[in-house]
Amino acid sequence: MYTIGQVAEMFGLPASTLRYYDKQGLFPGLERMSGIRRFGDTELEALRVIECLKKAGMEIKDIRLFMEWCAEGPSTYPQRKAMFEERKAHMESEIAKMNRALDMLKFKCWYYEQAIQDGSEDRLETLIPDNLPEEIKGAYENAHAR
Amino acid sequence: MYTIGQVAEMFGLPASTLRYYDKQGLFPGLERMSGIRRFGDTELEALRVIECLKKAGMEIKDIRLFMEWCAEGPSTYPQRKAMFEERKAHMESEIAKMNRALDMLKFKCWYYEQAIQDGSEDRLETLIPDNLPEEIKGAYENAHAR
DNA sequence: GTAATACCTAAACCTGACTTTAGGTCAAGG
DNA sequence: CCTTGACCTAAAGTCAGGTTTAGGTATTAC
Repeated sequence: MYTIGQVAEMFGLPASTLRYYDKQGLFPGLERMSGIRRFGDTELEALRVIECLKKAGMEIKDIRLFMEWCAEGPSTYPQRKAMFEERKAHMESEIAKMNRALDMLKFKCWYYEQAIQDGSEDRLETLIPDNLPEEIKGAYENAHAR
Repeated sequence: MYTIGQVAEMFGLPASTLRYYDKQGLFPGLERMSGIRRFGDTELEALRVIECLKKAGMEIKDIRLFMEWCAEGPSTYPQRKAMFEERKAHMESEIAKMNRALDMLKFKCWYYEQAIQDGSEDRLETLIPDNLPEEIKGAYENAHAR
């Protein structure tokens, strides 16, 4: 069992954030000893899941819903699974979009590299979009695909 | 040349957002005809870059800086390149984190699939962390790495 | 001529996710 | 005793990134 300060330390979060999460209902079964929060394995695992779901773009109120389902027992397995499936799909599409943005960044890095060497963008303008060298063609096309 | 409404339509954004971007200085050379904004190729390309940089986690005020550099001419190529390089590195690490979160989601999907079949989490608890089947072991380990 | 559109502005408002503030309890150390 | 440090609460404040509102102009459609 850990105090709020220890958990804050372990996860690299301010204690105020953990109090905020608690207030938002993200630790439904959190124990207290004479007023003081006692974090157990359940809460540590909850925090790991919270970090994951936040990275997956979920809002606090939806994460609370999940935590409530966990507290409710086996009858909510289907809802929990559905929520994760939905998030998984969402996240796969987010990662795909980010990879396209990344290709745009790669292209821009190459572009400015050339521009610096040339001293202007004049030659580059003649290359876009059909005369790009092989090395960067893929990134350019992926970045501009739709 | 396009009106704000046409651009809004093209990019699937509300016109209010385009006005907001303009107010934030994201279109430094934007023309007007008797008060009405006229978006040209420069602004359309700027918008594509804005969408990319936003996805890369950049704030409006930093995007403005980039747009100002573009308006300043060739002397700012090095700054622009450095900004893209920095964003590229940031984004690569973000994508890596998201892939770890995604592996957590994959694991949870599998987990609840099993829990639904079993009717409880009892058997699953005996499998974690050392007796997981090959199919899901990788995702579990990647999700819990650190 | 008047009504519907599409544009304009400044300024107020909204949302999510925290963070800060102000004030209070309690245990241990000097 | 009394100060220090770790905990507690409710409530107010902050920030980014928009969105909405209220009021105005200009063009086109009937």
